[in-house]
Amino acid sequence: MANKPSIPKGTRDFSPTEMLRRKYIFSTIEKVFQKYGFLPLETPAMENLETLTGKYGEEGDRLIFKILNSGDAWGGVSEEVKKGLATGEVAPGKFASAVSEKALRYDLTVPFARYVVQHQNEIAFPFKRYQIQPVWRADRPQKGRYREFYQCDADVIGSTSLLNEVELVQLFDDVFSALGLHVVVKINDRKVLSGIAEVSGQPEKVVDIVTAIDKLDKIGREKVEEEMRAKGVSDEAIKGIAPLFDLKGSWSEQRPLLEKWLSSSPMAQQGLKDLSFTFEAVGALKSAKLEYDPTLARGLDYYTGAIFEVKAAEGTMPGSICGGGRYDDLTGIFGLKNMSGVGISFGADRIYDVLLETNKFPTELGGSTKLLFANFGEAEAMHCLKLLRTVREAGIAAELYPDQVKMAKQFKYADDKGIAYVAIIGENELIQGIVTVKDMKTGEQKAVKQDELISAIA
RNA sequence: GUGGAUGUAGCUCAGUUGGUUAGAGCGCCGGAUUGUGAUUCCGGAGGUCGCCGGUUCAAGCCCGGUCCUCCACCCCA
Repeated sequence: MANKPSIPKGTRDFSPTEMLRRKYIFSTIEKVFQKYGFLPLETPAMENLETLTGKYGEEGDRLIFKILNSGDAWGGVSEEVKKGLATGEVAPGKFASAVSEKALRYDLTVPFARYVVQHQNEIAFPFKRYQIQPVWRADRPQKGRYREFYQCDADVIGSTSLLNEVELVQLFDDVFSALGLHVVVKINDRKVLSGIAEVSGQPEKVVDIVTAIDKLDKIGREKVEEEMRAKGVSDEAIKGIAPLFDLKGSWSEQRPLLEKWLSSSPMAQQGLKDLSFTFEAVGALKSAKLEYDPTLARGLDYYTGAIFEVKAAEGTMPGSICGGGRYDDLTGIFGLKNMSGVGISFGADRIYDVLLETNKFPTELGGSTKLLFANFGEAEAMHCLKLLRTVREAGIAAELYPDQVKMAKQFKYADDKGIAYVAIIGENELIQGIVTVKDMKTGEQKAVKQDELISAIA
């Protein structure tokens, strides 16, 4: 089986059953996005390489899929680079940019920022857009981690109002109510985290402190402190951060402690004020629980204000199923200053896994045939064709078995495809003007008049 | 990118210290039943043992390489 076809590492086929479920997730999210006033946007699968490089950090650059220039890519390489490659003076990474000027998109946020800058004069701000498209990463695949996967993003750009944060929390709640899943929405504010770094005496170490704290629930307090020490955070500063680990309870319980502890940092005070506003304004939620998580940090360093993460309250999925946050200067790298935005992203693949595990997918997902006409031969089939039309006009998904084969095979087809009813019109039924309808679930069979067919299977 | 495990039929897996013709269950196809699926009975097809090389009289089994999948790390959705 050496010639057995296959697909690239980390990519997947989606079977019809999987696609019906995926579309159910996507369309649920999309409907809610639209209900909140977000408009659809699509950008190309590939961007200019220079649009993407340098936006995701050093690690990120390595994970960008680059596209080889068409034509004679090698011919476009300068003699200098060719020589350098041979001697090892030119790194392979440098060579890549010599033969590649396009790359597959790595996320939806950077192409969105590019779009906003490029079309700034046509856009009405605040601009609310959603985008549901695949992205590609040259990462090593693992369970729940692929080289091609979908992101479902919604962002508001050009507004600093905290009402946006409030609405996004409500949007999370709406989506997971529609999907019937209980979740915990965790929230924090980067300003508070910066304040903690400030109070500890090493404000320049925010990023290192934050990424270490982010791992708290995974590796424990000791290892977090160890990592901070390894990154050059002083023992004194680590001591200064210590109160964070003892924080417990609800937001209203934690808030006074934080205010006291971080009283010397105006930035932290602002963050706490913002969080309070969000907690108050969000109001009652249906399926989600909003929780303050002082250790929620999120890796991406472009976040500047609120940060979100959603975890399933059911099932065994350990990681987050959604994320998001506010960024003050996403478009600055493309030359448009003072554009604050806040956005969220749904991890469709992980949501799929959770819904499957917890058995939350509706049993009947639109798209599957409800009624199959068995094929008894040319005359009967022609007759069925007419009935088929009226059934379909009534909005019922129906099909006629195209070949005249033995009944067992046709029934098996209906069974395999999960079709609820089979209409049998053989010689007898044709003469009498009736239809024998079989319920595939119960196995019951009854004869009805032709014009009663629709009500018989409704 | 680092470290580890795995790969045998469409799927899930057996396969003895290296020894003739590599097995099972499920699925698939045909028949029992020329107007009835899911249940029953009978029969059948399907494998270059991931790929390449090495050791050996002899390799699914031992050795090396390579690819895939999985796990941990890094990072992330």
